[in-house]
Amino acid sequence: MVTRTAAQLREAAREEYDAFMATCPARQLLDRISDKWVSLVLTALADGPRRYSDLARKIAGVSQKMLTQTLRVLERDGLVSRAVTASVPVRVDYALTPLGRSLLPLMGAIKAWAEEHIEEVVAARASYDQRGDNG
Amino acid sequence: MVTRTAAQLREAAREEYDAFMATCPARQLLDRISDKWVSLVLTALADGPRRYSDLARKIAGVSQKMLTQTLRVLERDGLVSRAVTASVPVRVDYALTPLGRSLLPLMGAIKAWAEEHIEEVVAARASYDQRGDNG
DNA sequence: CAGCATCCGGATGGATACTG
DNA sequence: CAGTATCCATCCGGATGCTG
Repeated sequence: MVTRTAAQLREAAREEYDAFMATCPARQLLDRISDKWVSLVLTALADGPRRYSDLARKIAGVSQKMLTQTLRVLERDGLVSRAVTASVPVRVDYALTPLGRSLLPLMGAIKAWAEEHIEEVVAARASYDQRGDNG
Repeated sequence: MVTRTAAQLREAAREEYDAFMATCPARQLLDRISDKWVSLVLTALADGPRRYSDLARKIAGVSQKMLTQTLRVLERDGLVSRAVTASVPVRVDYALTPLGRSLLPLMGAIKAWAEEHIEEVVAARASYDQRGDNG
């Protein structure tokens, strides 16, 4: 039997863990909705379909690379639908699917907890930082 | 009046947006709980206090740098408490605060949505990938 | 209009070595 | 035991230029 260092054991554990992560539903969901742009795209689509350029304008500050990438991922996951109209110039509309729409209440719950408790968090941070300042 | 390029306009918008993000409660919460290790630490502490080394063992795969960093952030946000016992060797216990505990139902809701809908998502991905394969 | 391909700088996070 | 400090590879995401 081989002797393994703590580092090797941890590495093995992390590989196992990564494999687990890759199939953990909650983990996948968190990875999705926590993406910087995902929540904004979802929100932007909450009240109806929008064209690509609409989204780019509404979500000011997003690069077109990230907007496209975000929309692709959401489309792949079945949360957003993509409809191409072959006119000149091309027109592409994005909309929430029922699955994507079912996510909105959860986003609402997150927003609700955040708004309800943010002051406690801010206070905790201030307290923590002040303790640190003193020594 | 200056003429600004689209890139400059987007940059300005992103700065504004970043400032907004920094104070957006929901955004802050998402950033917190979506952290790779945060949900694991929270879960590990759900059924009672644990020592540092307990956590390191229970959350196999975490480096001690990330474990410490995660605990510090959670402590700063008032979600986790840290109790040092000045014995030899030193003993440090971590526990959920009431605030941290109040987060558990939300984590549960996330888990619930994920488990309820993951099959739809997986199916959507398979469908999307197959369409891509063909052309 | 709605993208894709490429390049590149900064942040993220793991490994390692050291400390009270 | 419970960390801190440092180094470094990797990845993420923005800018830019080009296309159907």
